[in-house]
Amino acid sequence: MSVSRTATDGAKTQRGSRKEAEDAGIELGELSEMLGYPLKRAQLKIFEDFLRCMAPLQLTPAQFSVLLLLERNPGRNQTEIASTLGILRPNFVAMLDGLESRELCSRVRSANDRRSHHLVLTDKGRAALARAKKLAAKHEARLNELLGPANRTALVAMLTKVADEF
Amino acid sequence: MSVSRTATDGAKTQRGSRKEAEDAGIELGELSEMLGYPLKRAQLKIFEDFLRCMAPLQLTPAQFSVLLLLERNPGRNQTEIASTLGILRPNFVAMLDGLESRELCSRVRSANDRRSHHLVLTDKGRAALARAKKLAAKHEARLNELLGPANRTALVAMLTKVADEF
DNA sequence: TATTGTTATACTCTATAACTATA
DNA sequence: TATAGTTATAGAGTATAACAATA
Repeated sequence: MSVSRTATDGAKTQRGSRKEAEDAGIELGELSEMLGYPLKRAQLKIFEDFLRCMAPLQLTPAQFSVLLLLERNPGRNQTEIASTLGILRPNFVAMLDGLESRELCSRVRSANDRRSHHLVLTDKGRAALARAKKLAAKHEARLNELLGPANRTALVAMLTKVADEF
Repeated sequence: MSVSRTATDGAKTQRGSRKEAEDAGIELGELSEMLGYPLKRAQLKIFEDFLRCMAPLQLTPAQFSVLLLLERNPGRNQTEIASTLGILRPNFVAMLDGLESRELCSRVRSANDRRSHHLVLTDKGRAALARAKKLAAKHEARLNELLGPANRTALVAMLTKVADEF
């Protein structure tokens, strides 16, 4: 497996697909039958499209997921939010700095335990998240079109099973 | 979305899952219904397990996919192999250096066009690939156990569709 | 002594520009 | 001039160790 590529801006970069150019009929062979290869390619495509949809709000998938978690779980500390998302605490610091400097969330020193910060969405953060959800919904709707609602649900269920139980 | 973590060695690192520790019942909310989140988590799990299975051969998913492509498409040049896998040519150089220094493949200057290299597996590379395929088969077999063969096939088909058509 | 947030740091991936040698 | 391979480099993302403040 391999598969790479990013799309921060809207511009198309090169593409590893057999559509574009002169791959001149290279055979993928057993690669296409293994789960990992299409899984990675699909993940890149999805994130790419998510970024495009989210461009007006300038939110990455990771940032969006943090805002969602803060909305659903206000007042949690950094360790809790970071570990839930599989982000290491040291790496979460700069990420929060970014969100906080854009005034989308804020750190509030806990009264009980003055080591930890309660994390909360600001009003601006709540507003941005509301808009972001609508943009994300369009993204998901396009997937429903491509796969059909039942298949999309089944796909999410299988991926969740793999993520949780494999 | 977010989701991270790597597993180069066999050791367990921390985990973002709701199993391990004191996430103290944090709600994922709509995150679990979006495709991107479980997609990324599943991809990480799969690659992690692939690495574990491949540990005796010390092959990454990307390296394995290159060897597979060389076997199926001997004599292609770097540009062709790299672009098929979505690897940028500059980044493919070091990767090939690694495989070549382990004598798994070799670059052969083309007689027609002395700018390009025909890439071919060495005998050692063919042998390593044969072993690697067996280890990869175990990995895929475990997935078949988890999902059932029909579901696994459907999963691969849907991911391929997303990767190709979304 | 343990934990929270943090800094520093390093390593891998991915991306772009520009060089060289050929064509 | 264009292309193949390459170098240099920069930016994300991810990983670990260690420190200060607090418990």
